Amino acid sequence: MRLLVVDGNSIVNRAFYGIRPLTNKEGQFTHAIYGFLTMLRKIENEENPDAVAVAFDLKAPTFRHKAYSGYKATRKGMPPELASQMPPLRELLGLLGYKIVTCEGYEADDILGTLSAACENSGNECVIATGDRDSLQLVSDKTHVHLCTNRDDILYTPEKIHEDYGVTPAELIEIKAIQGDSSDNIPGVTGIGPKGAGDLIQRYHTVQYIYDHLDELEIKDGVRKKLTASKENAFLSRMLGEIVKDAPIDTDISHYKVEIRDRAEAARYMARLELFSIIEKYNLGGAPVSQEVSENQEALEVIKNESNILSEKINSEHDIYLSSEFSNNELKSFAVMLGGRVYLSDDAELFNSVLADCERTLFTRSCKAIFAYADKIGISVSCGIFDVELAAYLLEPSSKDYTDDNLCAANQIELPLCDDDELKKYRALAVYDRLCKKLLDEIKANGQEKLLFEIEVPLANVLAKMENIGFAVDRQGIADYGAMLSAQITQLEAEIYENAGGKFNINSPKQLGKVLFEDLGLPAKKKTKSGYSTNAEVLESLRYDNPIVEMVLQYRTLAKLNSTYCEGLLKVIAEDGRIHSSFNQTETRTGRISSTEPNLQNIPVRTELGREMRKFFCAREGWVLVDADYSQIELRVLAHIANDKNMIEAFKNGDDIHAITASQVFNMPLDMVTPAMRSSAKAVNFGIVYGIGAFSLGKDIGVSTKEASTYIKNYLAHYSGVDKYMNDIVERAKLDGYVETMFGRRRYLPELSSGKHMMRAFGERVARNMPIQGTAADIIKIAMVRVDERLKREGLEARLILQVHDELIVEAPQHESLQVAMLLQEEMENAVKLEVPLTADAAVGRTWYDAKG
DNA sequence: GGTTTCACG
DNA sequence: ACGTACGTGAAACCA
Repeated sequence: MRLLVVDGNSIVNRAFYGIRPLTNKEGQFTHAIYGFLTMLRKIENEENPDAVAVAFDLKAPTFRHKAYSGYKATRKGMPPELASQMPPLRELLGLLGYKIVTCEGYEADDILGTLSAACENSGNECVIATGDRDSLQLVSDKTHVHLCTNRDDILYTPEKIHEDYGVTPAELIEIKAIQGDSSDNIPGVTGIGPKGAGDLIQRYHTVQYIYDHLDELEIKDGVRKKLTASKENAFLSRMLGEIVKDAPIDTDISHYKVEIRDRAEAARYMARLELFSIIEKYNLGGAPVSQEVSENQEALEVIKNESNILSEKINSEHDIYLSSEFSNNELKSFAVMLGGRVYLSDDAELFNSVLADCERTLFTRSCKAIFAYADKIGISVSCGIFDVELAAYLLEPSSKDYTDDNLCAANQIELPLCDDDELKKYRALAVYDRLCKKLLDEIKANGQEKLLFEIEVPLANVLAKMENIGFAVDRQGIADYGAMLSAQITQLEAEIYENAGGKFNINSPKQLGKVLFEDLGLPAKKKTKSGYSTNAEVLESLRYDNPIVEMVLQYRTLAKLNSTYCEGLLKVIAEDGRIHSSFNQTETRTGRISSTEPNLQNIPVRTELGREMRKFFCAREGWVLVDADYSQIELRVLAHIANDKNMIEAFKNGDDIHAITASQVFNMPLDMVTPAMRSSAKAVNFGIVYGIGAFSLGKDIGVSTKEASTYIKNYLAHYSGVDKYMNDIVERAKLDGYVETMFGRRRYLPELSSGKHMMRAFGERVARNMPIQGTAADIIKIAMVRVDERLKREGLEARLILQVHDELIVEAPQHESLQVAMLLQEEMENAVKLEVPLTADAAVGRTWYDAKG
């Protein structure tokens, strides 16, 4: 038998501090639970134990905490965010069949010691899983320690201990007796640290021997003095440091076999905590759950292919709940839930009539796909739509996915039983009435109805059409450009190899790091988790140290353009010669949309070489592109939200905001501001929007942190409304637990109650930034919906084809271009009324390159 | 699957 | 003492 003994407190601490805070809807923190179970599962897979014991300290463990530096170290209990996770964790471990071991008057360490000794005495094996090194003294041939670290786990055997410490496991107790351990209140010998202690024990093995032969030892007099002075403490420490092996606990290993008590209950409990990935890790998601829950659950009732019945019923008074599946804009099948019954069909005509004729609200999911289908076959959907995915996104934009199963689980709605894999995907439809009602109630409670029904749902329709239309590209142009890049890349490769003294993979940061910083001896500036950093910032600082650096920089630029843009884009050109990106509406935590397969929101523009790419994005024959972008939309939003008199005034006057900022930050008259000063001030403006830190600002504009902090101080002194906003919003976020945009889009910020300074600081920056970035996102979404409506209303053929956060691109017939440019600018500028004017600049051209101002 | 790098707003 | 600005997606390497 092989027993795994888990040091519960140690692992849970590691999980708590190592993972960013997570909460479920109810505000219950879950990251320590999540981390604990993930780590436990991983360890079980690696160690294959026959039984598992999880040891906990009986009292909440205490840890030393320097509340304020300079003040005395205070003992403080677990932070409440962790303490609140302990009862659910223990409950869950019980449900999963793990035995929890605690013992009055003994620490978790003592339980580890006792169980490992019990294993050895009964001829069994033991693995101790822990995050701290205290239990390494227990290692033997039969007992191994699986040490969990921030990086790879380490398995300690007696050999590994010898390799790392040069002593036997038992001698670790002796080292600790001399070295001491402040976190465990073990005094040790004053003045001797890890190095000295290790050295002494390697030579003399025990504390007893050292003191018995103190006068004969070949050691420095200073060391002898220190040993003499702390003799009592040394023996006391020797005693304190040895882990107890006779705690009064159950030592019959067979009693620790893991027997899961109630899979369904465990799954439900995890679902309530919203730990869905753990449900999968423990294989609780499948049929067994349904079977055991069956008492309260009804089986899914499906009525197949009865179009007549369905079309009759659909006009009755019931709400319509619809689930549909498409592939390449073709209908595969759909299901409608009416009065608790699910009707399954693939009758496209019936489906189309539902879309075209429905006069009530359609409750559904993924409405963008429905809009795309409707657009393709030329019907318009005019009924109201409630989309569970969009609703759930507005309620919790930080979630990873919004599958029906997850949404039902998170809202404590049980799914009906279903054995048929084909029908399973329609399982949730049977309970959609409850799910939709719950989500809609929350949307109403949050004041997000307008956001959902007047912005997101109509936007889904616009995005669907943008995806269908796509963006025309010059395939040959991209191919030729790629060939040109390839030729240059080949040449650069050869030169780099020559300078490096051999071939290597330039794309491998690891190999490149070795060549630059070891073979060529260039100074390494920064490290990453896995080695030297070789990013552009580092390389640029080494530019003049060795000609190879410049070549690598050039190589990187060209390789990126070639692989991501030339090769990447060629792969996704559709048969119609156009690129149909997907626009994801539920991805970002701020409310922006994202673009994938391909990402058309990061086509190069900042360098001339990269910008060339945009010459291959063009309008169809006889048409043109109309491009319009907002001018400094985020700063204008900031001026409005913060109600900053000076900034509002500047925008009202149409002043150059970066120049004005420069004159304030550098304390200069406006006409003395140089281009360099203006550029620095621009960085300050950006920094403010991002939540600013003096260090990063300084790095960005190449001044000292101190100087940067002066700039920020001057900035906030002049824009005092901004200063107040930045403080107030963080305070409010801490009270409310979330921040929101002008239009009620929310983002919850569990980070703000993290015990980790870094994490909290991040939460504060996000609290400052999200309302700004998110409001700007709301505004351009409103503009998109209006532009789309207006193009249609004015009977124009022109259509929106792309959005890049503050920029819209319309493809228009040549003769419509002027009208479209006017309309686009007008709708963008008037999307909302702010205390400052919004300005958008429009331009027309054959290609994206030409149409962008 | 995680890490690093780099493209965009 | 520690790491350092907000939000994304794709390609390549590597374990």
